[in-house]
Amino acid sequence: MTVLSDIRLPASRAETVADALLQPILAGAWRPHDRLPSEHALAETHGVSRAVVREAIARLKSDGYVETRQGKGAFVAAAPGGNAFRLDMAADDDHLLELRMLIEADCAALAAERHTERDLHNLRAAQAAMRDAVAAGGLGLAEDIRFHDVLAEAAHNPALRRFAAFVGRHAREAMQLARLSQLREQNRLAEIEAEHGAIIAAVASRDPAAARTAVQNHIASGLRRHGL
Amino acid sequence: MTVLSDIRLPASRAETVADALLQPILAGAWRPHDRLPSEHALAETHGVSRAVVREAIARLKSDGYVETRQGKGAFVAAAPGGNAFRLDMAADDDHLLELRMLIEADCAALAAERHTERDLHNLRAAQAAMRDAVAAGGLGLAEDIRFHDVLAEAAHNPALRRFAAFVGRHAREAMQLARLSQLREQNRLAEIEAEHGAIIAAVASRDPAAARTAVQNHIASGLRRHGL
DNA sequence: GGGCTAAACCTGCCTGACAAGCTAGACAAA
DNA sequence: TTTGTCTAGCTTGTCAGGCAGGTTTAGCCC
Repeated sequence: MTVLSDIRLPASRAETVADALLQPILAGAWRPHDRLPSEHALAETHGVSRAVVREAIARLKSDGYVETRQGKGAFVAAAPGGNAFRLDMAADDDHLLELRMLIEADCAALAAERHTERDLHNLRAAQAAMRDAVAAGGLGLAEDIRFHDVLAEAAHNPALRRFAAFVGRHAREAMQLARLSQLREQNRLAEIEAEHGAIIAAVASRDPAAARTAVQNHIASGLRRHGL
Repeated sequence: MTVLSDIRLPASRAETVADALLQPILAGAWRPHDRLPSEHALAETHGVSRAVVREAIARLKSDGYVETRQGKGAFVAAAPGGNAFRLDMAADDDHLLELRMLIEADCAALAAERHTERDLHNLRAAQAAMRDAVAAGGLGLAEDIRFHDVLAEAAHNPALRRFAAFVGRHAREAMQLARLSQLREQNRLAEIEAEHGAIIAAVASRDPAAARTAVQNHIASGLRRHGL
């Protein structure tokens, strides 16, 4: 299942062309408002059909790297890449994990200020669910993800919550969650639960600084658990 | 120039189809690993050609919402939207601006801990450039953007810096920068410079908490200046 | 020179076709 | 009946050619 998704599929021709077009934009060789070669010319130089070129340009367009105007051509956007933020390219693991720690700390600090009774209830329920999952012999991975999402929800900022989920997913991938199976033997799942409890306590006491610290401690411990 | 980019272009058919396909995915009506209708069927139901459907699916693919496999079909991705983070959809302005404040505060706090002499020099140079631009009768908009980017650079986390620039651009759009022209009359550009100076001082004294506060004060003042 | 027109580009979109991967059912063999 | 093979029919990936509509440009006429 997950193994299959790790296999690097051979990039389609459209992706190949898209990357080839993206490179000079990122490198600055093609500057904003510069005109790209015509679809016909690109098809010829890359040895593909126009349909493939159009698909490649469609991808760059949706990411905000290029803009097209009928009859005029395709142009490098004024603010290249302004539509979408990606972490898959040139994202150092250390920096990614630090970004996650910052975001989650922000979530916790806001949650400490704004949480409702319902938020607290959800946090405790999420922690209980993880405890049950571990007791049942599982790793509680889904429940851990759920806990962090509930924490982000308590910050009452949907944009922040969405980004926390986005960064969290990438961070977990970077940490190679397969190694989580080691955790059980080392009996460290209790540690995680204690740290989650500390976060809940800080949030419940409406102490932003303490909540921030509790999250930093939790994620730093997580990195240590994974030997990072 | 900038006015033109404000005009809402009529969405292309490919975009229309892409949005139509995205909706049930975001709403959860189509769950991960569900199979989408075939390109032929989608073309028929939406009254477009297969090429348009392919362009729409290409966009969803690059954002990580769907995955396709030759001979099998197109499927909702295991983690929909995992490739790209977007702010243009369903992003409340208030939440967006708060997100920006959090990120920039994180940048300042890290900068306070990690900045080099060169970073400090760059910060002061950026502030001086803005002062010069204002003295020359301009608004110093580009210089302001540059100042905030230099601050993010001083945090020494490229992923964080890229995201700060991403959020900053969207936040500035949300603030309707056209209104910046009012600033000059109100002689509030001096305020901005003073606030930038406070940030530099906090960073230079290696005080993360003070740097965080200075940024929060700066951005909150900016919102006030824009009547938000 | 100034204004108009037509030709030559460009992107947006369509049609029809073939190649390659995959699936299910028919069908023959044990 | 069970097993193995094969084929027909689906899917996506790619190609070629064409038309419609917008834009530029060069040439022509006044």
